[in-house]
Amino acid sequence: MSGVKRQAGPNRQYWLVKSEPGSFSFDDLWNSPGRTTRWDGVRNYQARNLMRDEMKKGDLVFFYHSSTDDPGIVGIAEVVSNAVPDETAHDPQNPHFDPRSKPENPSWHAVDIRAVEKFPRPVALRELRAKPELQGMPLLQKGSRLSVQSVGAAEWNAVLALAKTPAS
DNA sequence: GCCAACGTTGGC
DNA sequence: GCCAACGTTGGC
Repeated sequence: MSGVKRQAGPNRQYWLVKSEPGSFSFDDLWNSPGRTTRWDGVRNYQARNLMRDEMKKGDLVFFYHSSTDDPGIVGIAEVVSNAVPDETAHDPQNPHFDPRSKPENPSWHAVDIRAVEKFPRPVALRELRAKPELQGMPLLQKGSRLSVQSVGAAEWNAVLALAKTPAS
């Protein structure tokens, strides 16, 4: 094992991933083998670039539920592997099949994530919108659809503080 | 390179 | 269900 696991500190980066709970919820991740799944099927270049080039083992990830009655952040996951080729792109039976991606030169990549903490309560989108210090989050920008986003350390801590405080 | 058409996302 | 905003495609 040559890789040195990234520790908490200045090197650790923070992220947010979106998922529709009707398709794959945080509880689904929690109940997965090893509480781990491959975050495959992403077919957006900006999100792909973040996963392939920026997300590193040891980074932490907010898990956001979208397209639901109560959208919001529901828990935390950890990146447990750097990006690997997304093999779902090479499977004609897979809904995310992409005939332009070739196994010898894959177009798409994915990291593995593991659930580490379910929030005491979900932090609703409307609560995030109400926090002045969070207004820079890509999630809150009008028309933002990016399914993998960077989160700043200050934003990370502000969301954590919300999660530990009873809903107002 | 332009840009209209299309399919998708996702809050409301 | 509505629809604004976005990313991608493909004709030109």
